Amino acid sequence: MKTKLLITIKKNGYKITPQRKAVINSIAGSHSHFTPESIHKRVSDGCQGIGLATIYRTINILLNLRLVCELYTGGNCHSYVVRRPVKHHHHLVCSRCKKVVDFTDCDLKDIEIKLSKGTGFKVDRHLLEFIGTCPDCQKAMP
Amino acid sequence: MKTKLLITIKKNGYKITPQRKAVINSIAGSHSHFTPESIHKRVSDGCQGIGLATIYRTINILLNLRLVCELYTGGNCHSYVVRRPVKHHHHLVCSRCKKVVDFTDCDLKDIEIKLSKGTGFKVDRHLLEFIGTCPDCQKAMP
DNA sequence: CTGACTGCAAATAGTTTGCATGACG
DNA sequence: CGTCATGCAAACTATTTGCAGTCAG
Repeated sequence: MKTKLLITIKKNGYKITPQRKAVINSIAGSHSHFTPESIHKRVSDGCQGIGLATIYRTINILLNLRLVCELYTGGNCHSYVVRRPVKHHHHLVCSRCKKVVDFTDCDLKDIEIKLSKGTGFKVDRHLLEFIGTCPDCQKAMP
Repeated sequence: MKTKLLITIKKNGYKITPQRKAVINSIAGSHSHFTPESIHKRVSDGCQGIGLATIYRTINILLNLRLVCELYTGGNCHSYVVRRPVKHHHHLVCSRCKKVVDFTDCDLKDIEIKLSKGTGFKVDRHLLEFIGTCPDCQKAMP
């Protein structure tokens, strides 16, 4: 099955290789975050290992095409999630299983305006993430 | 002059050493972010270099005592700012000069409640940062 | 005095890069 | 077939750790 990700990659002049397919298969459809390391492990389980460098290069392509976005609350940097086809959105992350839910109904315009007036800053963008526990993990908790 | 930071460190059983004084002097009073690297450079200019390892260790102490907090929008991770004595607050960061302004009037409770209801998540905390250009840099811009 | 702290260097972790080989289109 | 992509190893960068000597309290 051809995922949207593959199609977009191809459309942008990148070649479809088994390695890129493998990486994309391992992240598409998942709502969890991933890291270069975690992809490498998952992908290497299946077949006979693909190089870590290739995974880094693939992730970079996905980032440039804005097909994935970075998470900031994953502890160390460089956690990513597949970007759902939504323009502006934020993330709600489960701190236990790392499941990620997107949401769009953030209303920060008021705060932004207030801040601009108060500080004289020209506000360009913002970063908003919520961290919590998802329903499944709440049940599974001790 | 004894900064509040030094007093707190001492109160928590850590010794006051010239190195720790130097690190704290270089960050106290500044509203800009800093990195281990930037401290090292500033501190080494003055006297004859203190080890990078010591700076890392000092920053860790400050983090544990919650005297500084991490920034997420500083490009690479591991930018910090001195925590002003404010309980819950967020940051407005100038993307040009890295000046940081704190603000407290964020009203995310509504969003949090809406999210909880919509997703079943138990929301623990959130991460909010604004990125923009400060008044000085706006003037200095081309 | 004595435990805590420092500097150094080595160790570790994460990421990037150069280059020869291989394969997509 | 000509690029572009891959794998490997080496190069980097950032951070941590072990250890012997030093210093604050």
